[in-house]
Amino acid sequence: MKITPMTQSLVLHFGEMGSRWGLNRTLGQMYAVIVLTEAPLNADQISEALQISRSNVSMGLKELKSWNLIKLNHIPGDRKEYFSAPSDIWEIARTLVVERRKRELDPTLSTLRDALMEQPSNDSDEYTQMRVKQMHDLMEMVTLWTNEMQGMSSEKLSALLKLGEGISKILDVKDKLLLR
Amino acid sequence: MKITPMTQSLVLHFGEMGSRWGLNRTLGQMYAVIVLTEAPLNADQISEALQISRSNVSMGLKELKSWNLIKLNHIPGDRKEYFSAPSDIWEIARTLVVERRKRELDPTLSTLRDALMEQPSNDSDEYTQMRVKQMHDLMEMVTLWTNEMQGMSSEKLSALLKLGEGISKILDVKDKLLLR
DNA sequence: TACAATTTTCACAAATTACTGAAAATTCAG
DNA sequence: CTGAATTTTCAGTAATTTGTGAAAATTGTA
Repeated sequence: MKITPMTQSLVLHFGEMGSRWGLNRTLGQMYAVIVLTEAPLNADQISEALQISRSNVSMGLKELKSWNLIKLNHIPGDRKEYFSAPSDIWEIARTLVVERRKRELDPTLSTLRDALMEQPSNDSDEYTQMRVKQMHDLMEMVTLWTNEMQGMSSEKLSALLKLGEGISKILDVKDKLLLR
Repeated sequence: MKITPMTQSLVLHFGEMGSRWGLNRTLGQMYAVIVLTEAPLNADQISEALQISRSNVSMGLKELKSWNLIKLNHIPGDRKEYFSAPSDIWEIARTLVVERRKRELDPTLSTLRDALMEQPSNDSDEYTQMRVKQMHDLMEMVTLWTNEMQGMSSEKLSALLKLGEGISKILDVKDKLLLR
């Protein structure tokens, strides 16, 4: 599959960013080309567009599946599998946040809980547990938020994010509001 | 410096997670031991606690500084530099969010802007630009939010996060509220 | 059911990233 | 200013991660 210079440069950029986003270069490039192309793509097209081996594409797709980032399509009369990204960008964002939380927070939350169950052996451990408790509580709140986010419609999520500085004002008067 | 088994296991865990957090193993371990220890630590203590070379600690500290994650302390009569983490866990979280945004979003935002300035060469580019616009707008909103967050007190931030499911209710009536 | 098309797996190779010790640079007390 | 203490740099090496081709497994149709 040929790729326009515009897509090409975006793909390269997302490749660079891929590693910072918890994916890796190839995964970033693959997802970029899938998101930026209107028609669903099959593995050979991706392989050709990015100049990477077919097997690498297969492994990449496997991982993108595990992130719930791609949809599987079929074209009548064609045995190949075609992949596309959700058309709603908010859905992608929501998925990304939730999946990152699973990978970045959940394991730690469980480790922190374990540490809180332990008996502190001295003052030093006592301080450590205090900090662990702080981290734990914070991460738990973030988890609640991302769960909340998961259930929100794109419209609502967009409205929330658009609030911008409004959020401060709202917080100031939230008590009145919720006591209605 | 000796390290209790409790700290030890937490340090190991944060090492594992380090790479998922955009740091790396050593950086994760280093920050864990700094955060979990009450007294500020010097480079030799960190080196000994984690069993890594002095030069590795030096490079790690340099990076933690670039993340604004550590505070520099001095002990009277001692020429060594001592490092500690902010005592307020919310401050750490705020810094982490802002610094990650700098690294993960800002460069992309600028690339997306560039792509939007280009003249689409065909229908395919037109679709691509449409998606780029969606991503751009979303990321810009996130940026506004993190800026907002940066200026919020820990108390306010904590209150916001505690809202949890309340946020949905608030959104439903925000218009009334903001028209006060 | 047979077999060609397609996808997946995996051992090895290539590329990237992280770590070390030695040397250079910096800092500061006297 | 001197020099010992301390920190930083950096070239080389070690460890980890990523990518490939060939072979195995799976799929779907005739």
